[in-house]
Amino acid sequence: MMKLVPIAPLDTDPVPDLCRACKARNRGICGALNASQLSELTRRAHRQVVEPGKTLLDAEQPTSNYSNVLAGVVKLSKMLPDGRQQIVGLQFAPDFVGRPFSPESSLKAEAVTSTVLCTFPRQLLERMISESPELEHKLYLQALDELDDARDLLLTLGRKTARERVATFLLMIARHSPHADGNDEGGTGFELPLTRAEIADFLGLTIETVSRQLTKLKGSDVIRVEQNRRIRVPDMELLEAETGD
Amino acid sequence: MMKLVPIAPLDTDPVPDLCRACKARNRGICGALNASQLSELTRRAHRQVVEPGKTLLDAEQPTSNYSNVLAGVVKLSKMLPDGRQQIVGLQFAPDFVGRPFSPESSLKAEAVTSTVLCTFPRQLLERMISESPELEHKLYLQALDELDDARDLLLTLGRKTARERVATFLLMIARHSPHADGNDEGGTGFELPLTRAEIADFLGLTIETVSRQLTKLKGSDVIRVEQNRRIRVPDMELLEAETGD
DNA sequence: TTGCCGCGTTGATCAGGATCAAGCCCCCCT
DNA sequence: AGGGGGGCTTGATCCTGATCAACGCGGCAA
Repeated sequence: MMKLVPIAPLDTDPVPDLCRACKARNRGICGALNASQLSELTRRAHRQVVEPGKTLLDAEQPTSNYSNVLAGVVKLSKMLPDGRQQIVGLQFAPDFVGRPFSPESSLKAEAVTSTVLCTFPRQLLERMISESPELEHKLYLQALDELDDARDLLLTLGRKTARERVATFLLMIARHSPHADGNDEGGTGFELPLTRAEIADFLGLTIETVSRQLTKLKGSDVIRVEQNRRIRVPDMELLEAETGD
Repeated sequence: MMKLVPIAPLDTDPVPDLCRACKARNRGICGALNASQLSELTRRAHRQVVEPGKTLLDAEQPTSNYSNVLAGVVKLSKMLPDGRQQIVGLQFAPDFVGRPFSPESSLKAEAVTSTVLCTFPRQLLERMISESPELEHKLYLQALDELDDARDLLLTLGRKTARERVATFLLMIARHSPHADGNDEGGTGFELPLTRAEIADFLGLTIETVSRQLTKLKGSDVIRVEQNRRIRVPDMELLEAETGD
């Protein structure tokens, strides 16, 4: 079930406003907007809470909306005609999701977890970009970061073993985890936002291989699996040593 | 042996000037510069002809120069500590090579073929970016294109078979070939800019597998191997059908 | 001429991960 | 309580691509 609520104007919003938080922390696209742009965005954007599986962008049909991730995780994936699938990127708050200057994006964006989004019309964004070099600069920086991420993943898919891939993935999630608890009860704990099937699609493996490698990492005392989705890493350096880099 | 010659001022250059051609065709970074920026770039940039293997950017040492590819092919690669290597991108003319806003790039850029470059100081570029939104826009567009390329390659590495990978690669090269001759003597012919080892590093395969798959594609009459590096594709649609997408 | 080296091919064998198959656990629905 | 489905694990077997090894070819230097 998806909720669509206009984002309250900045000055009058009675509840903690994620978008304002974004602006204050200079994150997301809001961070790059001037007062009048921000007020226009605030009027025309919607705060959206979507459940896992909800599609934000689709390679097939043109989408007229872009989003900023305010909380949660979004996956970007590509599919072959015969159904084989590859996740080519994960977006965390406060990433921007969209492909400016191109009518259709060739990839699908889908909520992985329950996700809070700030959604706005594509054309509004593109107009704002043309008005605001600072906004474009911000988006450029994010694109460069995504490029770095994609290329790291290329190295992982092209040259790492299954065990190294899984370790690399766990490390990445650990580093993105907001509340990766410190060293209470030994080590760092975090929640996996993806199912095993999604991890497999991200790492270019099968679900069985992912499962087996997790079991083996557990056997080597690199990780503990507290629940299916809850992982604990007693010693982060041990995990890093498993990534191959 | 590398040659370093200042780029001649636009109006006085007696020989065909690749940089001017760039500007005229609105390609490369020159296409986005105003007259005074262009003249400064012309003064401070160097036209460089480098041989295969020459390193332009290195993950290890900080480089103070960026380049535009004017002719030839440049590979971007990442390496694991144990020596495993992955090519994460290929740059063709008139691509920009460099990673603005980040002191070191985590990847290595190396000439694949004999290559003509327009090379200029990193700091000059970054200053020009700050002065010229149009330049940044151009670079942003290239970054988005590179991101699309990287994600296509992710799908290839994560989910395609060896045969599909090789076919995908051949198709990509065919499409980038400037003088892919039409249908004289049947089909399209082109030159592979990469060695078998480089193709393997690009596709996440071994050299032997690449060789075998080429042999098999030849056996299926999808390609003809005229010399080691010279390929002919009798029917492009047959090749496309082999790529998996 | 000889020898060597870089590049590519081909063959034989190996092994890592895919595939096929079964079963567990948990939750939800009836 | 029963049934079903999604998510996950584990076992057995298969197969694609890696590895190991040998060889051909062409260029080049001694």
